[in-house]
Amino acid sequence: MTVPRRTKAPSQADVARLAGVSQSAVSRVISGDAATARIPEETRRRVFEAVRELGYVANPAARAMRKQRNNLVGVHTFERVFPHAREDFYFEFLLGIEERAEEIGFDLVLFTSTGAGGDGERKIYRNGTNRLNLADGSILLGVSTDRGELARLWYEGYPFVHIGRREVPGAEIPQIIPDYRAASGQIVERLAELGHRRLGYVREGIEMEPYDDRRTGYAEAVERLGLTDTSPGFRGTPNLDPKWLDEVARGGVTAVVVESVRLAQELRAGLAARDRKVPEDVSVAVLEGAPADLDGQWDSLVIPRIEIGRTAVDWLHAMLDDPKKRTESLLVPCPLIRGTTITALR
Amino acid sequence: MTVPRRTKAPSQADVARLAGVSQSAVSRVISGDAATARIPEETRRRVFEAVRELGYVANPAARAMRKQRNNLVGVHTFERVFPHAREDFYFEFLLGIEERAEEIGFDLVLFTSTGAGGDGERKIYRNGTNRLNLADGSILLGVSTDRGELARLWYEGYPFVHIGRREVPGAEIPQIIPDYRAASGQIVERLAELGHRRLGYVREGIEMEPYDDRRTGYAEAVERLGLTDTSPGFRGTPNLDPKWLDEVARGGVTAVVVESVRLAQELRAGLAARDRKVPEDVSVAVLEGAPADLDGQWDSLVIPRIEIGRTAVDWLHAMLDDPKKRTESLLVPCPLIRGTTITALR
DNA sequence: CTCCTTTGCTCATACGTATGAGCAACTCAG
DNA sequence: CTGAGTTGCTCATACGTATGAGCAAAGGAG
Repeated sequence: MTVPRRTKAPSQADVARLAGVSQSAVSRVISGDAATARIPEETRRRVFEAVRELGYVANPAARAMRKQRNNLVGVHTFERVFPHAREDFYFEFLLGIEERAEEIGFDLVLFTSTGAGGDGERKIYRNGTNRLNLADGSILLGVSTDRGELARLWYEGYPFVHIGRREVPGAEIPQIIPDYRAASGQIVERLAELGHRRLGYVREGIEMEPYDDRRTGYAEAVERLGLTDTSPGFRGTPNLDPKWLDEVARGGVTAVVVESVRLAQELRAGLAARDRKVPEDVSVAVLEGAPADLDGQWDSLVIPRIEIGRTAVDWLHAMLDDPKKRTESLLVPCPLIRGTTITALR
Repeated sequence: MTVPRRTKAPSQADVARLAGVSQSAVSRVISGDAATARIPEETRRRVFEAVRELGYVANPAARAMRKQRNNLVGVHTFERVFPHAREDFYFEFLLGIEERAEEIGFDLVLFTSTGAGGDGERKIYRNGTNRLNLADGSILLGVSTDRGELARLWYEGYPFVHIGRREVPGAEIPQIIPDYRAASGQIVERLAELGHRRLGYVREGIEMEPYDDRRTGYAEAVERLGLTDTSPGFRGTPNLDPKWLDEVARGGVTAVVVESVRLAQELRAGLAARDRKVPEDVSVAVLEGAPADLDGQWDSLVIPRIEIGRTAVDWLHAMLDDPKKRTESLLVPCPLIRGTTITALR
């Protein structure tokens, strides 16, 4: 009871044969060019009939070769996707990418190409070939992005966007970036509205591009609003300086902006040791996504990962039609979360 | 400081021109066919020189077209992947699929095709066309698999495997299935080794293919080892029958095999109400993945999801080269977990 | 100086799709 | 009943790569 089964995917030529027309007619019908090509309803029907019967679907390789469109969005991560999906890093980006791709009728290619070593680190270029070319354009993401490869990719003119900030000298990489600068500014504005005049800033020890944005946004807002920044940590030593904490406890600073939850917790502990409470004595805001904990919700910002994923798809989509866009980056607003760690100045 | 960017990637023809040879010579040098093709070292050097100078990379679309292979594995889920990835259903399968695909140099296409309704339910065939054809072959998974679509896909000869059991009349769907039958048999064997002679089986109310395998495995082993099955639930009423529980409590049954954790918990409660303890008075084994809880670890089996994902890729890979394999299914062994709910008969 | 073998390539073609150019048949105005 | 315009297609070709077939030149045997 084995049914005869085909062994090779049908081509337009097969469809054409069945429908009794030429291959080019089939192409025109399928690609919707029928109007310009003056194909009457009846012929179209026959062609679609044959398509259905044979289960024809366009060969992406051939289409990519001839056209410059596959309706495929590539996703390249510089590490494996799924082991990390659990942690929130890739997961929500992919969620947004999948959602939006589905909406605009694109499928997703997950590039899994590895480098030579089995260390899980991935490369775009493997023995000289760039597999991304199969997709119309790609979304790249990852913490360990290889800048050399990015530069080469950009130079070759391949359409792609990078999720997250990544500066590469000599190339203008299109990036989708959370607008930390604006968000930081807004937090300062809110503090100013609540009467705070003397602020502090606590920064992380490591240097990464996204922190620059936060610092710039903070500094600009402080300047613009005529406030005073009194933190040695801002331009000097990174972490929490005991002497400065003493000053905060004395009331020399009424609101502190910190770069991470970890630092915020340290700050709270340091103040508690000096008999000061958050937010009664000092308001605190956090410049990253800060989940609620036992002590309540930090006033903080949200990294809109899903939205970023969706935006990346749209941005890439726009780039495909307009090569001029291939050097433009995009900022995605970061919503603020109202928490319980900021109050009005007494 | 904008660098001049190429619009078009260089082809083998460009390389050939620069190296002063023909396109086919370039192809042979690059594809390593040079030995057979008798190209001397000097010419090869010139070609590679030109390749370097132009930054040539092979066009994967063209290569795929010529080779009739895209090196793409499709993944189609009948529901959205990512929202579900969190829950363990898809997640570990995908993990295995990605791992293995990476190892054998295949990329993944995630099909995002939706059906008509925006209800998140997905279809393979959209307005009559089969989008899967884009990939060389596909792995299908999902709880709400549409049997009609499976049958059609199979009939069309498209290479695919289904993860999990799914019987479709008239089609021999290649499936990757956890070997519940063998695992159930092994559990019975273990009980027999520990001295148990009178067993019971508690089954779920719903009927699904995977349960058939468990029941068969149990029944076969009981028969083979000359044991006695005394459960009304096995062929009669599904759940836990109070009268039968009384009999178990009386000692008429010393070991019980149940289909789910939920039933195992009910069983334990029912026995506790009759002053009997697990495993002191009655041994209990569970025929599904049963995480450890406060009361310890169930003797149970593991559904090797990662391994299944990996196997699915390999199986599909083999099918691509050998069409005869397109009707064969594969069993993946289920390891047993030693827990604290089985002991030797006193 | 023949004839044969080996070397070092080139030629031609196929893969499946998209598209500019063009052709035959028909319609309709004059 | 002629000429122009429209309709409904087909023809031919290009895209970039891989590969079987084949050809010219060089080298060697006799």
